[in-house]
Amino acid sequence: MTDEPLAFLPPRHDHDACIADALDRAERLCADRGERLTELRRRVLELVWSGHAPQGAYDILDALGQTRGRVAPPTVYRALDFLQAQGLIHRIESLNAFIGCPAPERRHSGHFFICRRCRTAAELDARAIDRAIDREAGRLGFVIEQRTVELLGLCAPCREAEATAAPGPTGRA
Amino acid sequence: MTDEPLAFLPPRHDHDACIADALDRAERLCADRGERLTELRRRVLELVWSGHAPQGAYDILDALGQTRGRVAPPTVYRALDFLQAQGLIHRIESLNAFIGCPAPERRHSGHFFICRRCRTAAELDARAIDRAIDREAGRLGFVIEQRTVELLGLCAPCREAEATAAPGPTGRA
DNA sequence: ATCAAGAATGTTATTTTATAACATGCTGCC
DNA sequence: GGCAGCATGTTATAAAATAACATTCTTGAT
Ligand SMILES: [Zn+2]
Ligand SMILES: [Zn+2]
Ligand SMILES: [Zn+2]
Ligand SMILES: [Zn+2]
Repeated sequence: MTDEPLAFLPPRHDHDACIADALDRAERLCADRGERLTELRRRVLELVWSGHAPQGAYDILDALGQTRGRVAPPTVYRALDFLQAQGLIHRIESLNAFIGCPAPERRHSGHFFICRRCRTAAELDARAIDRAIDREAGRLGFVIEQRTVELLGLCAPCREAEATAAPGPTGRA
Repeated sequence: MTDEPLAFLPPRHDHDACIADALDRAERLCADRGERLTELRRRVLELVWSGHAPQGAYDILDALGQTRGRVAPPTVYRALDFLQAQGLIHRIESLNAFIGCPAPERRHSGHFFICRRCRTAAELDARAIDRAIDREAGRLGFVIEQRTVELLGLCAPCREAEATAAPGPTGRA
């Protein structure tokens, strides 16, 4: 198993390898499950993986439109629904957008750290967060069916970049 | 200070008291801050507090339309923006809806447990969850600016109700 | 090969959610 | 009273998602 790190990747990595790996694993995963990763679904998955930033449905729709002739929203949404059902992508609720899952083999809901500056999103597998949530749910007698944990802010490189650009606390206008 | 419990309330409680309390505190809080809780904003807050279920912007718009003549979306969205800026309401990203905050005096982002059956949402102040998230953020060097923690599922009463209605695992079709 | 059933995609229209841009009105200060 | 700033009204549009129905593709049975 490839075991992608589930964290922020260096900004200049071999992203073609990310895409190829994601598509390969999707193929295998769907084959194993007897699901059909059609040309369209595969292409939509590829577009979701075009970067490590969440992609809006209409971004994907536009990109699809480049290669295929005019595409209508349901085409994209149905593909996204399928990919989500298979755990190949996650929906980022606070952005109305979708991002590829680096670990689709095991069903889970991720914890997303999303940089508002470079728009990179990192999916973490932080058991401690889920445990803390589960403990509260237990106290309430609440049965969790769907988790949404999304943290927006600044990643380390972008924090430094902003610190450099903006005047520090000692700086005077 | 009233110290509302920040959890699921009994289904049949004195909700008029909830509303009155929320409005009173909002008045005081805005007065203290030199902000203007206008008639419109007050009314929108009241409508958000019409229950313990998150309300959509257009639900509120429709309700407003009952008393005042035709109201346009910006009217409602602007009021919601203000209330959110003052911490009087929270936005539930996964539902595109808004809910009153039971503890607006201290700025925070809540943890929401939302029942898909009765639509009741409970805001918890679970430090342990934030700590677990903070620890991961620290490891990443990520600076969190906005938190979204929303758990959808079944509250205890609704879980029992569904268990009764549906056939158990021993039941045969 | 033919057919039928179900799955996937195409197509058209509409709904739901949210914002842009500009006009008008209110409030407090001088 | 006039003005500055904030709040609201108004019109139009953008952005995100879905409903409903038509067509095509796949697969397996005959
Ligand atoms: Zn990559
Ligand atoms: Zn960044
Ligand atoms: Zn109440
Ligand atoms: Zn419930």
